[in-house]
Amino acid sequence: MNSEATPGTAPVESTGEPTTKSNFLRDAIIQDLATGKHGGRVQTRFPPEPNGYLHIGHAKAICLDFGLADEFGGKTNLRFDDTNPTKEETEYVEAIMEDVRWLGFEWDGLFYASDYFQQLYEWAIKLIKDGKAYVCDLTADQTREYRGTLTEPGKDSPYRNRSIAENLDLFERMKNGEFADGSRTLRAKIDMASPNLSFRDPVMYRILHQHHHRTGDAWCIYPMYDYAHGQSDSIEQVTHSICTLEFDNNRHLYNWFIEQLGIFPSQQFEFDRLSLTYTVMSKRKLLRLVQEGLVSGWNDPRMPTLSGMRRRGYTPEAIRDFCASLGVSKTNGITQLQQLEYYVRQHLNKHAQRVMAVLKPLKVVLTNYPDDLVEEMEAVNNPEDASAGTRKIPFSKVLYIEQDDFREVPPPKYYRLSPGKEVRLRYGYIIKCESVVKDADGNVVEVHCTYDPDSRSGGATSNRKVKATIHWVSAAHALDAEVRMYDTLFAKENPDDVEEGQDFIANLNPNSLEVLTAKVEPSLKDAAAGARYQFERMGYFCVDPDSTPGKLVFNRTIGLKDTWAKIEQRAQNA
RNA sequence: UGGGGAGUCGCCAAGUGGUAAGGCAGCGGCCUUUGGAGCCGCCAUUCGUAGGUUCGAUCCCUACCUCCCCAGCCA
Repeated sequence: MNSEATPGTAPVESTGEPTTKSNFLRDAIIQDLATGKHGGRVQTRFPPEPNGYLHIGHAKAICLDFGLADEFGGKTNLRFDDTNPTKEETEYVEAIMEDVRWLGFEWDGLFYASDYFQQLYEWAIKLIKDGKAYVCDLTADQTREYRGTLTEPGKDSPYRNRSIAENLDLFERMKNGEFADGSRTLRAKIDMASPNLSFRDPVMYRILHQHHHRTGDAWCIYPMYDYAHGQSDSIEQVTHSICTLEFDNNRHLYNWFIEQLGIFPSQQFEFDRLSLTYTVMSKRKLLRLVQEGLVSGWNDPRMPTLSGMRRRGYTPEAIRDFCASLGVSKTNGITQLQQLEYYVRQHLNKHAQRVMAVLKPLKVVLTNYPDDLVEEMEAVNNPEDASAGTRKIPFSKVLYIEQDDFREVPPPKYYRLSPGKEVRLRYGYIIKCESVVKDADGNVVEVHCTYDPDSRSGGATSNRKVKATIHWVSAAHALDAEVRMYDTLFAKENPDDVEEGQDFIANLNPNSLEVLTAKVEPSLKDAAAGARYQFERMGYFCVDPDSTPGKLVFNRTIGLKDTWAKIEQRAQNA
């Protein structure tokens, strides 16, 4: 039912906004194309580190990397930045590939920074021979001390002027595993007094006797990001290397290595990373939520991960449209969650099949309806899409309606059912509340109504207007379903806004998950995992992978806009 | 404090010398057998602040203020 992009096909069936609005990155590319730079070629890359799952912030980068290349007929590689074996795992590379494809993109080349370890090693030897790199025996602590501070220049390492021969010998022995982790590093010889800290003889290689997810035990020295990233771009002939703002400081080093090596001049551009209200985006924090069991996993529907959003029922189209609606600038901003939700609703409204489900059931007995009669009511599957057709829903004497749709004492502007009042049952009849049945505590447990036989939907005499239409299910035919109602994972717009001594965990929303047992219409009997529906008047829901033929499980993707809730809220605040 | 980046409506964001686009949110109204969707309208005399240049400045100049990034052998 849902038109998800298939791996191998090009994106993008957008629902609205253009894929790439004008922005400074796009302008830079147009400029380069105009001047004939790189022979009019555009090539980008998406370079995730496989140390966690992709999140909505990555989606923005992916849409930019792939979208921009696609717009100008270029290529985009997926390259795993796997230079730190202590944090990277195969599980993550697989999850990342799945998520990129789910989002609707297919890479041209699939690479790993580790593919370039040998080349990087040879280039390091060249830099040593050129007198531009040296083996340093300082410990990590000493290296920090020698680096100086933001305002004071650093001091040269006592090992800075070793002979080329000694450096060559030592570096080879580092590679051969003769030295312990942390005992030595290979450093670029640049300028310990540079105001740009990344120029103060940056570490190029560290010793790590660690098994690597791809190279196994072939290496015990691993290149640092700054020594690997630009060269990897260069090797792949990337023309426009797009990354986030915090790498601005690294751009000079990126260029320095490329210049020293005299290799293809890839160019780095920085844009603002996406931040969203009510969530955290750092992989470190997301990892912690997972490891401490505060969520059910990386794909918990409350997580801002692509796998979490997928499970929640968000669509790739909605995420892409959201990303396209975002600005690309150098401002550090925080986008409101409502903007993402708008695009989720927009896409689901067009594509989700309507269905009736009562989340918090209240029994209704139609006192003047024949005891054993069952009528088949015809319902429209999607008013936004005539081709979706219609279906039949059983109607009978005993029904369930939403508890919220009945008030014994109706507040002002309340149009739904209350004693003596009428409402229409969607695709059914107009009913009138005659009396209520209460339990020992005085709670209304049953509502007795009469129905108007002339008001059957679609009938010749069905045009009588009533203030409201509510949804319902036939008690005898309804199916039970577990429904997981999600709210934001954090209670504050900015989860990091905490008291002294606390951290973001303190802002976890205790009500981010509420589990209900709902009554749903029988057509949902064989609903397949992943299928998305609109429960009329309630919101969008999708079938969770936990769902089985015997026990339906739905996740609430997002509620519908609720004007009544707003009116009532306002009345209470007044 | 040194270096780098940024400050335009509640949020995101165009515009970059000629008198403030758009989206989200919000607020009115229309329509409606989803209080959904849709449609219409409203929503910055003002562009961090203070000076200056100019016939004219958000766009140029000067100073100041605020925020973000950099002192991992993380990326």
